[in-house]
Amino acid sequence: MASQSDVAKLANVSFMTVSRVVNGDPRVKPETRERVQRAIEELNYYPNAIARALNRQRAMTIGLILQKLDYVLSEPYISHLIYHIEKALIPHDYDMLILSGEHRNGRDLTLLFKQKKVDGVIILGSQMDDPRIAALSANRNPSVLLHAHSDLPFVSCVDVDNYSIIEYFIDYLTALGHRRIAFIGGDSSVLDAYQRLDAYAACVKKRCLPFEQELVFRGNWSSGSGYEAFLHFNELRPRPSAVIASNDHMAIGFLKAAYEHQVRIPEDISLVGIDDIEMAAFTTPKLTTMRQPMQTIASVAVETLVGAMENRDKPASHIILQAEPVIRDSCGPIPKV
Amino acid sequence: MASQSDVAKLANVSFMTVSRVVNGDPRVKPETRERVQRAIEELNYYPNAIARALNRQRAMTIGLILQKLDYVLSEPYISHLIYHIEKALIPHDYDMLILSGEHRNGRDLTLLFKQKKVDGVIILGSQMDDPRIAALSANRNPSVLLHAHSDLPFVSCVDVDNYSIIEYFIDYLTALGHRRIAFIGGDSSVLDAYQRLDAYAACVKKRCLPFEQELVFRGNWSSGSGYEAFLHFNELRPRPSAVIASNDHMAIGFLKAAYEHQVRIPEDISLVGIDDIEMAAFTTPKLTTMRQPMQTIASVAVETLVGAMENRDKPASHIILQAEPVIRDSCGPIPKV
DNA sequence: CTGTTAGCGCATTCAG
DNA sequence: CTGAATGCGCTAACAG
Repeated sequence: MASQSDVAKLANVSFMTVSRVVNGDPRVKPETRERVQRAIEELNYYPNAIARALNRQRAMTIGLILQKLDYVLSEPYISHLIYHIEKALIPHDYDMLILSGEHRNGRDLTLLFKQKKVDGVIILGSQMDDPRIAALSANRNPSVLLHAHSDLPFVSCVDVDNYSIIEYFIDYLTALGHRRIAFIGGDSSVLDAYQRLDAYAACVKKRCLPFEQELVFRGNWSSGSGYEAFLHFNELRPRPSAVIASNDHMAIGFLKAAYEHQVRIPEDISLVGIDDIEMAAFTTPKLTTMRQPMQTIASVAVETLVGAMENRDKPASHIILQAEPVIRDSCGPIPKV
Repeated sequence: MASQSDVAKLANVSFMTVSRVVNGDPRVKPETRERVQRAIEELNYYPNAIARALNRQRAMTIGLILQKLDYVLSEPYISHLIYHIEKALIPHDYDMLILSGEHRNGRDLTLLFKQKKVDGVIILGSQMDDPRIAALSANRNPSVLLHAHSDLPFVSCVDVDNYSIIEYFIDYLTALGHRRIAFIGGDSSVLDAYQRLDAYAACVKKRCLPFEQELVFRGNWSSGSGYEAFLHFNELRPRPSAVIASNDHMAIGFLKAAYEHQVRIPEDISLVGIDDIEMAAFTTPKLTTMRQPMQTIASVAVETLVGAMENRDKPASHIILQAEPVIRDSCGPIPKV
């Protein structure tokens, strides 16, 4: 495998000149540059990323931490988000390591930095009050939380405005006449899930709608838990006339259960989801939901992280993006009893 | 950030001794070892993975190449497979870079090796006759193809026995009385899709079942294409009485379309999928399918790759695993007309 | 059992 | 404009 010295010999220059050519240093005589270029091509030379990383003290790699790899990866929303993250990293020339939060280095994320494996991390779906996040901040390791929040000084966050999402739907559903509005929460250890639930409670109270424990079902983001939510709500008397699911996946599970139990959506129960995953447009009825600005979330997260990696002392930024309602066919006026 | 020399100073030894302690070299006096250990902990020292990689000429990183990141990642089957791959890598202490086949280095995968970024790659869903694969073999870059096949000397493959899968279903369906058995193919540029189609054609001919162009719908693995497949088959006269979908995702799309068009499964049409994704147990009716030995596929792929990385001259191995039928409720006897 | 020397491939610094 | 020296942090090979 050819190194700079090999190229240098062939081109009759010092390896330093080769280095300059490779890095586009302008102060190389065009003639020399061309000679070097030819040697590079002839030897099929490519810079050794590891040697470069050692020298520059930058791995040019970021870590994408997923708490529960198996589970989280199968969320269509997450997988698309990852796609956009990877894409956004390319112009910055960073690579992306996928790490399961539970597995390797499950205890201490700062290890990744101490070992110099990554220059920064993006964390998806972190638990609330995860002590590992605090450790990252304490070490000033560039970190961005996605769909989560933290007040730590060196941990940035990118999230959607969960309060507005819920508020929008509460308004929308009350405008249709609904008052008994139920809620399916996500995995409650995750902040996003918590915020949505919190927003639900706040909005419901603010509008003096019935707020009861049994109107809240604690799911875990999976369609299976949406299915169970239906079973639970279907037993209530009076039954809720509308349901807000914390993500589309659960809404789809709910839809399925409703179908199996001959409960019509939206005639009997109105239903909304959050995310606008691809499948939301293909359910029966088509799902009314809230489109997350995935691509923006991904690019903002990457830009924020790159900024933090290039300037370690930059204080954390907290960016809240707005979601956009997508009204389809899963909501209707409150049924006349 | 502490280095070996820092530790060495504190422990009053040479950095070489520190290196030995870190690497568990037995020939260090226990007393000295302990002193070094304490210094390591006091300074919170961790070996620099990059320096180590440069020296050992091994990045301890593999690349997972996904042809179409956005699309492929959202396949539940794939995301679980990735989970298992990550898990299988941990005991070997390798990290995993996720790379989109289309993006970065889209043209030349050997670049990843020339740059020393990875020691090996696992390629998921490669196109058939992808020239990049040939280049990998020519350079003897350790590579494993998953759900694909190649006869190249230095490219190993791990796949399921597609022929047996199809044959099983053909037998199963003919035993139920079906003769007009239709087929929904996957993205035909992918070898797995091609093999399944090929197996379908071979089995159908062998059993003298009707084989017509219109009984084959070329999908692309997505549930949307399964939906379209239904639309297509539903127009045929006579309509096929059974359908084999090349994956569960398409089968689910088919199911949905059938429901919307008041065609009953399995009363009117029998349907089978392949993969046994989680959702297959939750559809209405529950989907009869073929369970892929995901975990085995992942671990075999990892072991194969690790073997190839540790012995570059090892010839490629071609491993074919068997899938296991999961009979649920989506098939029935041929309807009496 | 421990230390010295050398070098992995590159880029920064300073000379020419 | 180009080259020589130096070091990033670590380990392999050889000395002691």
